[in-house]
Amino acid sequence: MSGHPSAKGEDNTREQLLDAATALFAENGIAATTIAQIAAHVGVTSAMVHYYFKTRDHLLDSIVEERIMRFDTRLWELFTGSEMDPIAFIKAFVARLIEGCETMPWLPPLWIREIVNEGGLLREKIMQRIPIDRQEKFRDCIAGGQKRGEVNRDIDPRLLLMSIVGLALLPLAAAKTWKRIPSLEGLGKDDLSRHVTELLLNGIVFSSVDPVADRKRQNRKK
Amino acid sequence: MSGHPSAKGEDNTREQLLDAATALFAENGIAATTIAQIAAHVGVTSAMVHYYFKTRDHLLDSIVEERIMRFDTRLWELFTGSEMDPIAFIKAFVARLIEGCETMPWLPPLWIREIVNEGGLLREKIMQRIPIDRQEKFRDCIAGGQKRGEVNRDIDPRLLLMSIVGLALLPLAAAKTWKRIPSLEGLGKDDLSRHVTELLLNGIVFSSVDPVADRKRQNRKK
Amino acid sequence: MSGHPSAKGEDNTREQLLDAATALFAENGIAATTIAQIAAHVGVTSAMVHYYFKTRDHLLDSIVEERIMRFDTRLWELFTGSEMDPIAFIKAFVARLIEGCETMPWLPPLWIREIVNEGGLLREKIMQRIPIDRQEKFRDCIAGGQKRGEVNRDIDPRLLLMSIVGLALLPLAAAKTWKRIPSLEGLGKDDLSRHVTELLLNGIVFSSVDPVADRKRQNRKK
Amino acid sequence: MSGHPSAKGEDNTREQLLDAATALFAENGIAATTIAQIAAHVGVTSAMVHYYFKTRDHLLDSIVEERIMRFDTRLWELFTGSEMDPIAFIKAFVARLIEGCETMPWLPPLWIREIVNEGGLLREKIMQRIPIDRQEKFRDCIAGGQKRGEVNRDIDPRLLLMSIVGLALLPLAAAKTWKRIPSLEGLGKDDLSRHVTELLLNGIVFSSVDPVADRKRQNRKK
DNA sequence: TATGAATGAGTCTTCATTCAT
DNA sequence: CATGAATGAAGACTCATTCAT
Repeated sequence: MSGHPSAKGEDNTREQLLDAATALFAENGIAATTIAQIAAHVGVTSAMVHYYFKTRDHLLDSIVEERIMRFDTRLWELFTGSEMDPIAFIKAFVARLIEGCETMPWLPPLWIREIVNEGGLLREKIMQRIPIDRQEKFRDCIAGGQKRGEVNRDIDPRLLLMSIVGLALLPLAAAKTWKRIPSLEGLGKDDLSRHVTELLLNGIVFSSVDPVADRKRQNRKK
Repeated sequence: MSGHPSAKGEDNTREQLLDAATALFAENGIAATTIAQIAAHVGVTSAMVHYYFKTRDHLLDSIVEERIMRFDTRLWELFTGSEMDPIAFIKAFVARLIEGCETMPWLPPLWIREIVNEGGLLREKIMQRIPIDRQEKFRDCIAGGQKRGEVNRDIDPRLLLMSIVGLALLPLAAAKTWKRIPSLEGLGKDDLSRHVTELLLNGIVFSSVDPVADRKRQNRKK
Repeated sequence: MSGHPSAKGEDNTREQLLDAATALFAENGIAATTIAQIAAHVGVTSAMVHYYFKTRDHLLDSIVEERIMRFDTRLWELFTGSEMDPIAFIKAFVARLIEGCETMPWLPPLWIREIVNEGGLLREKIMQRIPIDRQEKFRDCIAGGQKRGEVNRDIDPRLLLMSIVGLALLPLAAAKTWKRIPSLEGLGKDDLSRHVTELLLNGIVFSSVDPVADRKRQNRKK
Repeated sequence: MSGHPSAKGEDNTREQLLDAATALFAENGIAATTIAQIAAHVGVTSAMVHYYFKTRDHLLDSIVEERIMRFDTRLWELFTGSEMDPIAFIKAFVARLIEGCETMPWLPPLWIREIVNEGGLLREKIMQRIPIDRQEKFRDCIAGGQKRGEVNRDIDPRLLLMSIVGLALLPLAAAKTWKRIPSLEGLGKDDLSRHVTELLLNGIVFSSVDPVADRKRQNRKK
């Protein structure tokens, strides 16, 4: 059993390196992380990183494929097409997104800094791997909801996805330092999830006297 | 007068270097930008950068003080204290934020990557310079609105500021590559401003049959 | 029998590695060839090369002994001593040299770059293995011919061997790239052999009116 | 005067590095010479080499252009075209070649190992810079001599240039180790020049009884 | 035999920084 | 002010070599 490197629970060096790289890239940024740091994190020499990944760029490729894209794929499994109910989808999407980030806390910083933000080092790699028409279908889904009177017509469907990412991921990307601020200490995944969903669906303006909003609120309480 | 480098109209090398540094840091990230690149952008040698800023870290300090903090100060001038009307403030804040980014397009990428995000190279420097109690006062302002029934009580006041930043700044931080996507080409500052304000205030759920919401909408059309 | 790795017809890994190493060293130079390249050429890992040769330097030793020196020994079998007929010996020597290189095309580049040329990586190893007095005997053989009036007295016996090597081996060492030049395409071993022998024996000056030269020429046509 | 780096006799660092590189490449081979060795030879750090030449490959380019090609150009100045007298040209060419190598002793090893020989690291760079038609014109010159009965018709004009290089340069490329052999100690440039010219023109076969050869010999004595 | 994993030493290259001019 | 020359420290990558299996 000890001689079986792929045995469940037994992490081989390659996998450990991938984990360390992902974590350090998320923590300090890709540009600021050296191969030697990654190696040291696992207790091997930097030559080992080259042994497994050949080059720094190949390491990035591996992270994209074996870590980030897996997350992305699982996240979008929910989305079945442009005919979906937009409100229901967004609720589920946000929930899954925030939940997923709990087991993969490296995702928010990586996604924000290295993919979304200008000059992100993974942007191109991710762009090439994301299904071209997904964004379009999502827009169509929202636009459909607007036509049917289910979705606020003053929302721009082209910007909504980015808004969701900004609302859900940015706080998580800031979380580590966040936690150092005393008054934010207690904040947890569920608080964030509730806040984001509420903001996305109903905004900050209070409207409880309104029967429609009341109905909405009741629905929301699952 | 010759000793007054910031004299109006006098575009001296130091100022140009600061501009170039800010722009390049925003574009490629601080860690990925070399002193030589900054110098080349202005047409001088990297020794000049040291002449004016002594060290790389001092250059960062100067950028924080003479660029970023100025932006931040002007942005928060609006905020007069925890007794303000939260809705009105947020509307004005978002407007000013997005407008300000038009003349200082380096702000969103810098803010997102180097300040908010984990491992940001300016985080500590900024933290030390931001008034400690500002965040608290903002939270109190929101909480006050909630008590008075003006603000949605399911919103978390501790998270709202980050939400605003995420909604307004993240799209701008992504803008340069954004623009390459054909269907997003026409998107302008005003589209973003409208979308963000609408989302923040009312969310995506459509509620036009409700007279309160109607009233709200009319108010919003300034 | 299993312990006899050089058994006839048994092309074992060790022999293949020696071949690959010799070929690659000839093609790219010893310094520019890695153990891994040699191993890959045979389809094994570089650890195998160490299994058979222990170290890079030992591999060089093996090549010298089992490849180069065998060639050298066979080449000089012709030379029976300083009393030989110099002209006849040189004719035979050149012929055998060029012929031998056809089955061992790695010899010219190796000999020129790694043995004769300054800084050659095999020079010392070869020097130690070549019979000390051979060069001297060859010189005596030539000097004898000069005394007897058979050999041009303006030739320097100390330099002649090097001249022969330069004439015969250098073109072969350059051959691979040589062949890319269109006008040299047809050039074969026999052309070279004829050219070199003719140049060595009679030089480029035409002297057909002279009866002695005529006699010489007729002799040459075998 | 001391502040004038291009003042006659005062070698600036760049020039010294070029000299050191050329010498070391000639002595040990390009592949076996490190940037640090070159720098150490001049008493600076290896970073300086990159300061002046940016990259190892650029350094090679500079050596080709500022050292080797200058030699080559001066060498071929003698050659005025295919109508030249071949015998006279070859005599002059050999003399100039061997003489030039006395002040530039790095040339023979470099030319033999890195240009002529298979896998030479400068081959491509030199090929691109040598006039395409030069070889052809030289061949025509020889062929013309053969037609006019001045040149031995059994010589192959396509191989002659390589023969000259082999005869003149190979001994020089081997010289440094050569000199360690006691019996070769006294050998000088003039011995080589005489030997090579004699061999090229008349070969090793003695033919003094022949009046034509006699006449030739007299001519040869300048 | 044969391999995969691992390493230490070394190479090229980059870059912030210094300093004399 | 401004530069060119110089450097030390560090980073990515290579490679011969070792060793347990």
